[in-house]
Amino acid sequence: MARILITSALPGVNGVKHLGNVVGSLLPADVYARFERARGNEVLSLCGTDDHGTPAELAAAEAGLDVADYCAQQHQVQYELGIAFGLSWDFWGRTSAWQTGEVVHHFAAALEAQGLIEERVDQMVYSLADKRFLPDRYVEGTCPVCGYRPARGDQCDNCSSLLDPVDLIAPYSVISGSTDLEVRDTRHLYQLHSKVADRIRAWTDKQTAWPPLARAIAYKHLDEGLIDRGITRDLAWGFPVLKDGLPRPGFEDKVYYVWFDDVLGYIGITREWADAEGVDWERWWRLDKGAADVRYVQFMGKDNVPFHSAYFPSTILGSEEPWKLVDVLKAFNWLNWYGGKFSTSQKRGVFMDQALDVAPADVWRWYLTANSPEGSDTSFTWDQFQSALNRDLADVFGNFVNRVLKFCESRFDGAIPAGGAPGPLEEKLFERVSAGVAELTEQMEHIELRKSAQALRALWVVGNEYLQEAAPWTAIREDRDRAAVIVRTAINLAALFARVSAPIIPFAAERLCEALGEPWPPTWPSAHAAAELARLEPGRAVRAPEVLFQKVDDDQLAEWSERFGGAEAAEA
RNA sequence: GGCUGGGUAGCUCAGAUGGUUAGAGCGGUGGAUUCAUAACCCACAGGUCGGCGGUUCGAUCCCGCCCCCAGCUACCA
Repeated sequence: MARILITSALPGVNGVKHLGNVVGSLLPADVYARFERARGNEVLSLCGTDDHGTPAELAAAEAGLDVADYCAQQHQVQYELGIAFGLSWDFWGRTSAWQTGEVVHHFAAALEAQGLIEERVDQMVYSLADKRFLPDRYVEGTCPVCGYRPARGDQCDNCSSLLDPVDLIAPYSVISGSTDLEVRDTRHLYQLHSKVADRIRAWTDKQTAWPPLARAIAYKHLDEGLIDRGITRDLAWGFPVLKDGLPRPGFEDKVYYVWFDDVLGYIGITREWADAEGVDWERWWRLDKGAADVRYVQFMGKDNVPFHSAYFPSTILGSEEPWKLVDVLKAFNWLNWYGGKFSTSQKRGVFMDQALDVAPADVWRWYLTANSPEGSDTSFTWDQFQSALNRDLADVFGNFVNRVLKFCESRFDGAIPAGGAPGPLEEKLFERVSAGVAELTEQMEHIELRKSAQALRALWVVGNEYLQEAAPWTAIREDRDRAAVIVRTAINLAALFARVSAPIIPFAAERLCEALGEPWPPTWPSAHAAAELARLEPGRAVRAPEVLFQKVDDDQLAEWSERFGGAEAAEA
């Protein structure tokens, strides 16, 4: 039995996530976790909120809440949405938990002991009205190059000039609008990634299991040179900066910044889980304490790759301690919304809570998996969404289940019929199903989401082809045993479909298992179809579940399209 | 500007370490069937594989230049 550690990029605590976040980390991590659990492997699947950072503080202020209260609230909101989406985490943690704090302090001390932490003095813009330093992007003003206003503190949107906030003419705070700004010296800790860069590259060279996208981005950053990054900020929300276990002199009003603690949250959340379960966490992370056989898979959008491919490993390697590093870094491109990006401010795209208003979680899970942006950015379209639901799920899968079980109910009193023996058609079916399951298993092992969905759908089609050719509705007129073989085989096929579909569409799979008297959660089938399709004993009572997938008509689709801003974009 | 990824059938995307007829799903057309959620199944539909030039016996896949789209550009995570 293999041991598999799975993490998906920790979603920012500020606000409900949109489908782009779901497709690029939360969902694929869950599909893979469910698959590996079904195969009998020991899986630890973790996620949680990334609580620190400027956006969290600003969102809290906007909501009129204390930042800790805000985070607690949003942590719960996101948890419930995740559960509603069928995300089967073993633990849902948060980076502001004390366990992550301990990990942060541990690594900060370890890095400092290795000479990889350095104090430097920066000049930053301070807003007297906001009583805080402002990140570059929270300062706007008139561009000194082209006169455009508002130009952001880091770059002018008009002429693309790279700027420094102190260069702006008539700068103001984006937070309050105040122009009462001044430049102040401020002392910060820098992590010296540049000193570890060679080791990161040597390690990266060995990561041939990463998808091309992850490797390309990783090398891009290595080639450009790893940057020494400031890991502290002049903020109150975060973990305090310590030295020998006490507040670090000169850093009393500063905290470690989110870049540093976010990825360390994976370890911290493991500790949260272990504390909650009363089990050991080190066997998942410490190579000297049992983690040597762990396979660690990370899921993330492409924007997150540098942090996971370079900066997090830099922290781990720099500590000179035997920590587990990532084995497979599965990165995703963007899911676009009618050619553009998802946008909160423009109310474009679909967010997790809205998505569940529109359609059951399984429908989204299927659509997003079958159209996963693995190779390139992918565009969401309502037409495709409709097709994924109406054709794939309802017509091909749902209808197969329904036609078989309805027939069984009307002709065999809803009991799996006995009698007869498999013939040539069944032999052909066994061959095709064996090949199909083998193909699906291989794609799932390689975490190829699109190809997995394709292989799964191909299996469903095999079911319909078999029925079409075997035609039990004809056979039953003259040869009841022959019809019994077909129906029995087809019901077994439905049960197999439930098992192999469960990672992607768990809710429907569970309903199907229940209708067939099969256990839940299911195990993953072998590629020996003859055996797998003879598991359900004759005489067992089965019933047709209620319609597994309700189709959507054009009018409804048009309404959603308008509501979510896809219509005008599509016609423009 | 620099860097990264991409530009393949009406749509969303695969693919080829260069080599006979470039693929899938949806949409479209025709046929078959009637157990079923007017569902399923079969067949067909032919796209200068962004543009120009080069290397090669041969390039859509290699090289160069150009055009277009997206992202990043280091205090957004």
